[in-house]
Amino acid sequence: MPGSANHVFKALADPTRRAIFERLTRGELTVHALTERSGVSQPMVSKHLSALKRARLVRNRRKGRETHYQARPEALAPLVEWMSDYGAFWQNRLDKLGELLERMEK
Amino acid sequence: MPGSANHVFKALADPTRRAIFERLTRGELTVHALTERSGVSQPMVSKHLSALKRARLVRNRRKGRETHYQARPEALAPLVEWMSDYGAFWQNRLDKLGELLERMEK
DNA sequence: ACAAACCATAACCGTATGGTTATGGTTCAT
DNA sequence: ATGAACCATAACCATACGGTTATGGTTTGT
Repeated sequence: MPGSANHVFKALADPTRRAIFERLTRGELTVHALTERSGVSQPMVSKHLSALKRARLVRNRRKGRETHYQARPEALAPLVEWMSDYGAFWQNRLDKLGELLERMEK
Repeated sequence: MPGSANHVFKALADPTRRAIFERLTRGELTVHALTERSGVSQPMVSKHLSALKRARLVRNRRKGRETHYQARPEALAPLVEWMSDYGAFWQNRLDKLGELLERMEK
């Protein structure tokens, strides 16, 4: 099942992919726009977007010949959940986060 | 610089490595003990522990011929910090977490 | 209708990485 | 003193993965 903690961790493990996600948190962008300043080729950007999509970290909306991508920060929830399980120290605070996230998922 | 968000993300991207970290959060264990139920060979466990150590996610203490490892959940701080930067939704709550973590680092 | 723009996929390449077995260095027990 | 237990490192292997260029399918502009 995609969108699991495993996929999310793997998706965010790569710096280039993380950078793409970071840019998308500041607003929707097309593949073309993302390719500029990404440091890699357009096909590579598409590949990275696929990985992010498997992890449900991004959504895409096709509009004519261009595909607009946007971040889904709620997809970070599995990470928060994992941390609340194994990052014992701040458990109480993270529990609240978990609730917040559930409400956000609608 | 080790212990960065990059190292932490990379270290946690592998399921086996994550499982080792998870077991260590429940208490200190030797390499020998970790090898049992890990599903991989002892040398591999040592390698994974090295990766976790680079990310500062574990500490080790040598006692005679055995090496005792323990988790350092505070090392998850870079993840929290990153999420507070790019997981925009729960920013306020994570800020508090950040403070908490700084205090914990002593 | 044609050419160009946009994106995804295919084919390919080199390296990083997870895994193994073999080995060697300490330390403990006898 | 010797053998066994514990761990780390070396040597090696297969595969996963990040990267490229080439290609083809839609859509847009003229």
